[in-house]
Amino acid sequence: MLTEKSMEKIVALAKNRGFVFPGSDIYGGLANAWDYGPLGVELKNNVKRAWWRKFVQESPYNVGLDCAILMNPQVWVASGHVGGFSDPLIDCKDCKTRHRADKLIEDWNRENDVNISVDGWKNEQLLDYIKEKGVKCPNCGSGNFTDIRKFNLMYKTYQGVTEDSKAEIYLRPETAQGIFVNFKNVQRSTRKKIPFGIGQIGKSFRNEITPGNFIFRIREFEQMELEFFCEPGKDLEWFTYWKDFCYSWLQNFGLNKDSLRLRDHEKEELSFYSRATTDIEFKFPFGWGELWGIADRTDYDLKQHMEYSKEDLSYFDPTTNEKYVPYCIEPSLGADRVTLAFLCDAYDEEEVAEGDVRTVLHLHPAIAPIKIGVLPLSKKLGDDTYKVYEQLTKKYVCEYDETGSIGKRYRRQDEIGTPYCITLDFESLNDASVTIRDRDTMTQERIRIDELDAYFEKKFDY
RNA sequence: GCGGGUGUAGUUCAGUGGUAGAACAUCAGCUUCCCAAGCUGAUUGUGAGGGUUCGAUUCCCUUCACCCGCUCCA
Repeated sequence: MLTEKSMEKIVALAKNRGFVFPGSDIYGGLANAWDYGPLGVELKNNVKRAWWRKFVQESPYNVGLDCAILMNPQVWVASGHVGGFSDPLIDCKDCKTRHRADKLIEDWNRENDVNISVDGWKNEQLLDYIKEKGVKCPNCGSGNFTDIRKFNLMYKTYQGVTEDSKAEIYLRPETAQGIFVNFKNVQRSTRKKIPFGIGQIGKSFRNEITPGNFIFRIREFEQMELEFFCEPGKDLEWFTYWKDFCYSWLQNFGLNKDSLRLRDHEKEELSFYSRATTDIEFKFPFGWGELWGIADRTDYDLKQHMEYSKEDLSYFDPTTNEKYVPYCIEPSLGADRVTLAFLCDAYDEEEVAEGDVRTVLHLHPAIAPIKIGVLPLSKKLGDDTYKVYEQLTKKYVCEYDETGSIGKRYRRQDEIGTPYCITLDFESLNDASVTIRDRDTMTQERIRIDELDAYFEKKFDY
């Protein structure tokens, strides 16, 4: 890397080459909405495919699922999202900082040895209490607060054509609950025995207060989640297993080890339902950010749904004749985030000759959006080259390019991370062979056209 | 949502209360042919809406978006 790797450069490349565009662009955009362009959708699909293959297809334990985004609202009551995801927010008018009203009161209570729980309080109660007790802003000491506003992170919509609040439903804020409510269905229909897992890839929606950093934190995002069910007591064992599994998966697809770290949550940081949580973080140009949250959710979710739905979601172990509610390990990965991580990690600027710089994405061949660039050395060779292109597109996403000098076309492919370029030259007409150029090594080899399929089959075998 | 900053071709930047300019990029033609060559030509723009004005890209208001902070966590 010649100069500093920056978000600006990566975003510029993404827009310029068609990885990611601003959403609703011609109408001036929409906050935090991004569209994946022709290259971006290939990249993201490849990432999802790679995940699915490793976590579902090749896994001896796991099966797949694809649940509806819209669910019975009771699901979110049971999961705690209706209550827990709506924070009562209050702003200090003097120093402009934002706080959670319930936290302010809890802190005040602790300091003043008052033992009152604010759980379930209404906004007015919270506000009255703050005024009555003279709770101050922890930042500037002022008591000049705004009103409390509930900030529910869930998007609401309506079932049915009239805006009847009785039919109010939510866009799911996570895919996990779809798995929990289908636990029984999946277990019965697949005849899976504990331990087993259910994987799902899908969109989730959170009305984040502060989104940002390109596609790192977006309000409509895609998750790749696994809920892995195991015997209580064996959960920490499996927790470690999946943590290592996820960590090595990222590295298998080329993420630099120096750009990755594992961060265990401290006790105070843990969610109320979680026994242990580890984040796999990636060093983005803007700083460390979470990619993958691996959590031991215990039997919290299934028990909640048992309580609210009155359905028995326990598991009967036929070998021990025991009945129990399984514990659950959840590795949850953000598809957009990890796609961005791959993009950032792959980005490089290299000096190929003195003063001659190429921008190159060193993407793993499995996730590169275009696998093979097909280039005629001269436009006069266009027809013959196009035949090779047609042959290869049956198996691989290829790009045909005859515009500009050959060097320029190599650079174009480098910039979008194409691992191989094929060039057909005048000699090809005699020896029925083409030159294959490797993106990373920039070396070339000569291969017969009728041996291309076999050649690439080996290259793309992983 | 709050505070601060910014909006001019695809990109980076000029410029003006009176017909908007360059470079790069893109496309076409000629040429060259295995790593961003050259020549000729072409396409494309004042974020959106409103106001002041004879006339607004420039001044004012609103809005939208982006960047930096505050709460989050896939």
